[in-house]
Amino acid sequence: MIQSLDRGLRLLSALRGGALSASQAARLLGVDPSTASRLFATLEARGFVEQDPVMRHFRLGISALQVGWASAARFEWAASLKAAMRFISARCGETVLLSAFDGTRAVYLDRIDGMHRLRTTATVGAVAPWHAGASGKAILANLPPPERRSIIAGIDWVRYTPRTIMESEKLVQELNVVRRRGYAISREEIDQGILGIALPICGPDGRVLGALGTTAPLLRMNPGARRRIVLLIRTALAGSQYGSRTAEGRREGIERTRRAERRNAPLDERVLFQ
Amino acid sequence: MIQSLDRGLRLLSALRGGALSASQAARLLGVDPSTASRLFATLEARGFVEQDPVMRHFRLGISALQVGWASAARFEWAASLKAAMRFISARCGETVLLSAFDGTRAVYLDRIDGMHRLRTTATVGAVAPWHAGASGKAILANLPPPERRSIIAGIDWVRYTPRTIMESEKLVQELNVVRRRGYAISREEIDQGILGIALPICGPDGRVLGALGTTAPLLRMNPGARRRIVLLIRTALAGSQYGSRTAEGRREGIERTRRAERRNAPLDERVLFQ
DNA sequence: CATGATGATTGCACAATACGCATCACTATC
DNA sequence: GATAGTGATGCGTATTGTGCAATCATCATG
Repeated sequence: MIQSLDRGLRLLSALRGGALSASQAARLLGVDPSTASRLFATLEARGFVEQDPVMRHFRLGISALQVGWASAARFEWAASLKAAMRFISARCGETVLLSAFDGTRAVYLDRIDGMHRLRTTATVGAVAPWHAGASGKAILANLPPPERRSIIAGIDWVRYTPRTIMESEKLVQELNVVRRRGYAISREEIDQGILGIALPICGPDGRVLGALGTTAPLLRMNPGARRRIVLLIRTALAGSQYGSRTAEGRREGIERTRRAERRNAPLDERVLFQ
Repeated sequence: MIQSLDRGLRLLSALRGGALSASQAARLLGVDPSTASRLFATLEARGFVEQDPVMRHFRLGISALQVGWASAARFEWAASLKAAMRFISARCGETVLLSAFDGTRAVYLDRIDGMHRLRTTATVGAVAPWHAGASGKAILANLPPPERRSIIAGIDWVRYTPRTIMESEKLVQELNVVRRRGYAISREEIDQGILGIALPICGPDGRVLGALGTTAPLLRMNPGARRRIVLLIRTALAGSQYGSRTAEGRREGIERTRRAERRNAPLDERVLFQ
């Protein structure tokens, strides 16, 4: 492991939390301010950070943005699901969350915040746990068995709440349920008082790409509301060709969505101009 | 400048073009393959790259994505302009382009591709030139004079086409026109056969945040079409509170947009479910 | 199936290089 | 106007990153 590169990368990650001065960075890394200054100079030369001319703070720069965009290109399919996210958001008003499977982890890629005063939040870019939360379970349940086993074997069993699943046997059982009924529910598995619902997103070849779901306060999520939301997500996914594993399933889903579209006029003009 | 960090950052930037193997990276940097391997190991340890387990190639990883997202947070206002972009796209079908001013450069932040068969493309993340193209001119024309002068003094006068502006006097004249009429036009200044139109995006304090515009084949952009598009962009901007520099101007613009909304029903259902 | 070639990775020795210390320049605060 | 805090630079040193060589793995070719 190369020390100076490692320090530079740690600085980049630290800058996610906001701008840093050279001395702050030095304290953070445990190095001399001069070293931090030099690290910043190199990062700046390559455009990864920019210095505020007046405050002399350093913040993330254009290159960071460009590299991030390029990195997101791998999840190009997610862009076409923005429509489905808006579809869901406009109809239930809850926070909509899109996560992607990158081969090892599940990452929150995008979200639309809910419209209710009491609403949940989530961090785009964060890594979703496998053993808690609807998104992780929805993805994991639909992975090929060998991949699933190897992921379960590597889980870091952090306890978030009293309801977090803590044993691999219980998780395997839960995943079977998730696979059978087609969606995952997390009742306070990560955060107290919050219920998440997620459906897997399937690519044209049937492989799981990620998960699409909602999070909402538990008290709004009675069984009827849950059923409505599952239907809503399923409809939205079907309309964007990512719902089903089979081609005819997708065709049928699209038709179903179009009919639904015609029946329910958009709830309000926010859908038109939002 | 720190050598190893610099090499790591160059690798990150190079990975924007796609995955690289260790030996490819070594050739690219002009170093020993072992050095490239070690650089990748460090980048991987911090999550900035991931190794394809079978191909052994390295590609950008989660941390790159996270840093990119954090970097984009600086342009939070841009998210609320996505609606205006869709508004424009749905009504004229041309490629819509959003660029942001970061204090030094103008960067293409987002785009919606046109719906016509013959359409223009643009790279999100690229830096827009100041002396050519509608976006750069729209921003530059509305910056405070001292800032504008210092930017013009630092322009790298690259010639893209025969119509590229190549002298600072001509640019200053053009910027005066842009400021007076409120929008910028680039007729084949960057690409042959392409005409760009852009309006400045103004923050609540009246400062220029970026530019919103379209690019389209010259042959579709007759004077009438141009006028329609300028009106369209102005309407969209007014509806999203970023059109005018004054508060009453914004209020009035929003009203105007609402009326326009009611008159013109959405062109087709793509607007509803897109 | 053997052989050769290409590429990824690891030990090791050496010197290039990045680090810390001291210094200077600058700003803000009292 | 004095002082404290911060950012940047020069310099000697030894830490550290580098290239070379060797090893292992993989794949194509005879």
